[in-house]
Amino acid sequence: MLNEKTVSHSVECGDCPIRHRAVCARCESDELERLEEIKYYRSFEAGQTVIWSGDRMDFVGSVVSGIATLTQTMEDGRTQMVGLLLPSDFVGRPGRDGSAYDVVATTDLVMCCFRKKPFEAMMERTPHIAHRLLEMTLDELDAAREWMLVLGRKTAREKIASLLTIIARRDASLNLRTPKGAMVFDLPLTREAMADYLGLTLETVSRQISALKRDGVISLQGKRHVTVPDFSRLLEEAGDDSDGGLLA
Amino acid sequence: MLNEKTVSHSVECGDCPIRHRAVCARCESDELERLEEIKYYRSFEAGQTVIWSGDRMDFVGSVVSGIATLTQTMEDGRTQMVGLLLPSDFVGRPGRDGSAYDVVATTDLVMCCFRKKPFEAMMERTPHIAHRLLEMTLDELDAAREWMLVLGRKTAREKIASLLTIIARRDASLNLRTPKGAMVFDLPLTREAMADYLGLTLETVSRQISALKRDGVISLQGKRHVTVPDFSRLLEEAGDDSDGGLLA
DNA sequence: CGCAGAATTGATACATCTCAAGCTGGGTGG
DNA sequence: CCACCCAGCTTGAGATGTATCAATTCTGCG
Repeated sequence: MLNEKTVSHSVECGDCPIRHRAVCARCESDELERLEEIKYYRSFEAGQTVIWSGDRMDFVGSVVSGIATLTQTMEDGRTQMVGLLLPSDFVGRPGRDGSAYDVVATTDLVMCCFRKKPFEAMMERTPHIAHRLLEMTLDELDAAREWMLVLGRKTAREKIASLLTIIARRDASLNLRTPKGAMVFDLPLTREAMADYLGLTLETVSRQISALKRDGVISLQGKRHVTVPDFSRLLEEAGDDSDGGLLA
Repeated sequence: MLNEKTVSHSVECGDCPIRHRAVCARCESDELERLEEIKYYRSFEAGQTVIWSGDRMDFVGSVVSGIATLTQTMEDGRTQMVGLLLPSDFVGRPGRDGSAYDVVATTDLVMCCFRKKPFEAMMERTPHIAHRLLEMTLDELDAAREWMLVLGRKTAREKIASLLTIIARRDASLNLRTPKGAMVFDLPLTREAMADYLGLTLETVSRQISALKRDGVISLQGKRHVTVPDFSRLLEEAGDDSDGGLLA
């Protein structure tokens, strides 16, 4: 891992940007102190692989900033993204040695890591952590099932629209902007990564984005910067029933 | 719910067929005693809906015997199965009021239920339960991600073969037969249910099953009883890399 | 026996993939 | 400063896999 750096100067958990959403969200201050003792930061540059599928994984951790992807690959090269990791998301599975997926940094990435053994030991003694991890895992399971509907039953156009609503929502929730009127955000993924997420080819992704643009559902400034003039229109295109869900 | 019955005569947890695999697997005998106090059984006939998506759900529980499905439906009727619930699998989400999915019994079904409130309270006091539930949820998340690869990237033939390997494996693990030589099992799903699982139409499912039969990968006795003469051949057809995985 | 639900099979339509050719924009070296 | 280069992206034309629509054929059961 050529460009990985281990950041030495620790950030105080109290000042951590993901303090209230990560696996440590429920911890009391004394629990945080013990976590501080075993935590360390790692940084990755855009494009770097964090872990290869099948590799031994001796740590778990949280995404602090940046975006990473979880992907599976078949022998012949077909790949499917199975998770999109955003700030506060948890990486790794307590109680398992190897990684089941490739984890790749798609932007510059900072992670807050814990060696697996001490973390597992701490989980045993700290219900707040185990409880929060269960809650987060259940949320991920719901997201995965939502994605199964997208993969199994939606058209290419609906798939693209679905992905855009997800990114738009997440961006809105991070930046605390209410999604009334126009929404503006950047695509953190290449066309190819979108294709891997959606079970499409990159050409189809490109064509459907062009079509949504032509139909006035979105507009683009450059290749990555998106404006959505009418969010409910985008939701319709995604085939999502309820117009709401923004507060979920 | 016309034909639902609440079975009054309780079964002792010690004699329960899913004792060692369900959410209660790790419980000590005193913990089991407290669970006995709040548990009750419910039975459903094949075809009955256990819960509708969006309905208030005041219980959680485990499948004791039979098979149920978790499905999502779009406004226009497209449906995608997002989970297949087998004996010992857990239904419901602590900390959430409504069900996110339709739960349907595809065979006669017996569930061991707990009212949600008492169960949640018990989870707080009983790390063995919370811990086991986390473990089971992580397993389900892995299964969901595996399924995302099937839905997103596999061909119709590979999808059918993948489903058959899953059912064959599960059947082998329940019946403790080693899968050397021929494997024989029943399909617990209609062609339509398989189609909903795989993101296909029932016609395509039927055609691909016929094709696998024609090519000697499987043979059928009746519509539902399957013989697999060479399991590794089936794995090849599924596009799965490793030939193993039976012990997972 | 004959019906009804489940499954198979056929013919055709269509969405997406595949292969192939350009385009665009930002960075680099002469 | 310009020319080039390259990854990322767009667009086109044709091939292909799966869906759709429509008949039959099974199978179990009253």
